[in-house]
Amino acid sequence: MLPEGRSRRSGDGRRDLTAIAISCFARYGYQGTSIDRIAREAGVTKGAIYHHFRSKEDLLAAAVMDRIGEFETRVQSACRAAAPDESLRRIAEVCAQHATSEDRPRFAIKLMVESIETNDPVVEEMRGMMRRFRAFLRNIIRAGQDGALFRADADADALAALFTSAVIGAETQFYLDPKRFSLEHTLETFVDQMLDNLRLAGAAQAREGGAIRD
Amino acid sequence: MLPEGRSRRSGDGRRDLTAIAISCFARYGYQGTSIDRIAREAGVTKGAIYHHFRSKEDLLAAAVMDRIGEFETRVQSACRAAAPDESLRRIAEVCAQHATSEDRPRFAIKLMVESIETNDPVVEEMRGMMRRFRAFLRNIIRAGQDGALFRADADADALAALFTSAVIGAETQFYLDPKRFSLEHTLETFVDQMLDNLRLAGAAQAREGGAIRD
Amino acid sequence: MLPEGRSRRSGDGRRDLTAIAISCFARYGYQGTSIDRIAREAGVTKGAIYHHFRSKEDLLAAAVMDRIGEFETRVQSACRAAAPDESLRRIAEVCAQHATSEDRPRFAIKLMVESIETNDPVVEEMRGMMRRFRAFLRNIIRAGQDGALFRADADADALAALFTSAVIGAETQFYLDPKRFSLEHTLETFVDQMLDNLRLAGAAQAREGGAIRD
Amino acid sequence: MLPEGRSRRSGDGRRDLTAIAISCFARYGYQGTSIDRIAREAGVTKGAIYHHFRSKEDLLAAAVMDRIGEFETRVQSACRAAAPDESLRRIAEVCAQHATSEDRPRFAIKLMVESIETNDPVVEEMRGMMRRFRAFLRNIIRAGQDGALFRADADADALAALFTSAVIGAETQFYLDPKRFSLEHTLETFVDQMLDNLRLAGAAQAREGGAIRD
DNA sequence: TATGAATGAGCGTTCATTCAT
DNA sequence: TATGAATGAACGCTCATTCAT
Repeated sequence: MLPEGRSRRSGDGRRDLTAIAISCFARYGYQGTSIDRIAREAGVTKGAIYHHFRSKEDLLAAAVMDRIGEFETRVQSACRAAAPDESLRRIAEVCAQHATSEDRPRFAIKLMVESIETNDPVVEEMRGMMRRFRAFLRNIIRAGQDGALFRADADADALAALFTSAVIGAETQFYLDPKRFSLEHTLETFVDQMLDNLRLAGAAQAREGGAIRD
Repeated sequence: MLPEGRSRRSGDGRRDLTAIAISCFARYGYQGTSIDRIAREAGVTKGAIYHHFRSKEDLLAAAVMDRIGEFETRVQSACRAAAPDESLRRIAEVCAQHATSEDRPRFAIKLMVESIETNDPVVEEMRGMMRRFRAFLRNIIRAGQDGALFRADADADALAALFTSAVIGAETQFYLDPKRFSLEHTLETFVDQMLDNLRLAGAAQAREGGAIRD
Repeated sequence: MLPEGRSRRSGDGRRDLTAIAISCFARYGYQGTSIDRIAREAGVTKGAIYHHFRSKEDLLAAAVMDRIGEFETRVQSACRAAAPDESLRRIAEVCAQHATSEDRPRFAIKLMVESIETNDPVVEEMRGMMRRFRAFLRNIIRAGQDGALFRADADADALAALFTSAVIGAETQFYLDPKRFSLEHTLETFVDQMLDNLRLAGAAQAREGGAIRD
Repeated sequence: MLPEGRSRRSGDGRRDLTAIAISCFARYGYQGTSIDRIAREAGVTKGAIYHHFRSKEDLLAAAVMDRIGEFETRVQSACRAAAPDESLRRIAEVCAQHATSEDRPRFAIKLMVESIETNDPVVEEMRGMMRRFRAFLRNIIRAGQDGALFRADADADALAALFTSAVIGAETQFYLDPKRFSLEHTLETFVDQMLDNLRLAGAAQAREGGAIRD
């Protein structure tokens, strides 16, 4: 009779369940989320979940894929047609928004940390995403070097790893202590610092007022 | 008869159990570690654990206090009698060593992330440690500013938050993908970058031009 | 295939489990009955019990409600259309039967005594039942007084409390020492004595003066 | 140094522990009382208890013996040199006092009911006490019959059983619902009723001041 | 006479999963 | 497509008991 009794139902059971699972995993972690809880929040029975997913891990995998895809799409579209320095700035902004948005936060951090030291296929997925993210950043930096915007002697790999570190570490601190930790300000500070160091002498000298460096 | 039948036993049951619990929590997280597993690794029965600790949470609290104390001691003693810039460099080194040492790693990261969004007293403990760490870093930076070593217009609070972010984020990536992520190099890159930006023009030149340093 | 594999199964899992729980609680008390035992006697696993009841206390509550309802129904229907003196006699008989029947006995006594000094909602339920039972008896006595069958100066409240005491105390002794304690004879003696004292002089003399009775 | 650090210590460890055990068993029942609790309330360790008693059951036996002895002494001394009717009245008073006194109540009722259907030697003890109590009452009634104070055709055995029932049932209700059940009044009502029925016609009239009653 | 560490069995409960309908 | 009954293993925890000191 009533096609919509509960909340968050779209008619595509699998998709709805994935969304609710993401929300639960983000809040309680993978181990802290029971199939029962997901079923309850979705307004269905446990059996329905096992109709759509072979196991809890399978549901997790679907959730992780969904989020990774969405994150990568957002990052890429944020950089479209932007100069390298502007791209770095925008990526930091996207990460900050992503972390403070209503229903997404914590998912990646929680899952990434929780799956450390396990061998699930889902860990491989997350490792892959991190590698792709670092490679993406590195390519931006290299593009800046190729375009004579950034110093040619900078270690693009190390800077990409560092950028990623700043994002992850700032997110983590923000989740732990949101009242005392400013995620945006921290990432802004980071990008400023990195660009200061990356930009060619002319720009750098302008700011530092000095001559010789490198 | 045999004072040492199993592994890792020192005669102080409570202390041994705390050490083993830390090791388990670091590997599998709090929820992922069963009391049974700790008991098995310690070579005792579950009952023995409950003889020393009132609950699993109590054991966790003991483990957290132990590690926090040890970490803070190491950081402080690494900075003793060092100049501000050298202090920052040494703290990064301590963090890298701490993260790659045999039986300690992952504990703080795992627990910090896992306890996000809960209200256990242990979370408060971790929040406190993070705040103290940031305050410690900020004071070092301010000391550098007061001693005319660092630029006076730098935002010490933001830089302290950023330093902490870099450490946490680099640790996290290292744990997830140790073969492809160089923790030491990332943190070294970070400290170089930060000191470059912090140091006054004259000092920076002095250092990189060679000679005087230390 | 086989609709009836084990013992005492009706197809209504919840109802069956309640019946078996009553039987166990009656024999071993609440604390003395493990969920495992109930499951074993029901021929299911513990999990099945937790599918139907949220907790052991919930199962107890269901059991208590079931018995209270059944007892009150029996008492009321035994009194239907009977004169007050006859009602008292019949209630005593119902209590005696109730106490000596195959699968019911001891449940109320065990639970009542065991739950003394606790504050569970189930205790409130039992207190309520006792109060209702005493009120029911008191109303019967008052009806006898109103109908000039019983002495008007008798304390109906005290006699109702006393009647209840005799039933409970006789049941208790019977359960402890069934070979040496005659439940029926004790309650019969009690009702005789009470009616002797309650009945108006004329009626009493008729009985004791000999003749008619029997 | 300090021979008396805690509460309730007399120097006789076994006796102290018995007293505390009685208090615990009375409050929580046998199954509901852990050795740990008794030890804690006594201010000693569990080992100390096992030094004095071979097992929990052994401790229970000691507690039961202690209470039975004390109760029987009180009942007997209450009847010393009293006429049969007065004896019955005093026994009811002793029972009421016993049940409402500070540290004794509930013990007998709790244990008696809890041990129903078990075969512990302690049950035999309680059965024995109940039998002796009924025999004691029966002998008092017979003495009244022999002294022409009570009707010769009364069933002394049944009346003794009934007296005991009233006491146990009134105690039970009182413990369950002390605010709404008057133990003293109920037992007084009972003794009045029983003596009214027992006393010879002449005596009864003598007591109530004559013939006319109602 | 007492302690305190430790055991081992058991308890109430949770949970991922299966399956007949 | 979904339900709901049921399983079985594991979990955090309790407790009577033992034993070296």
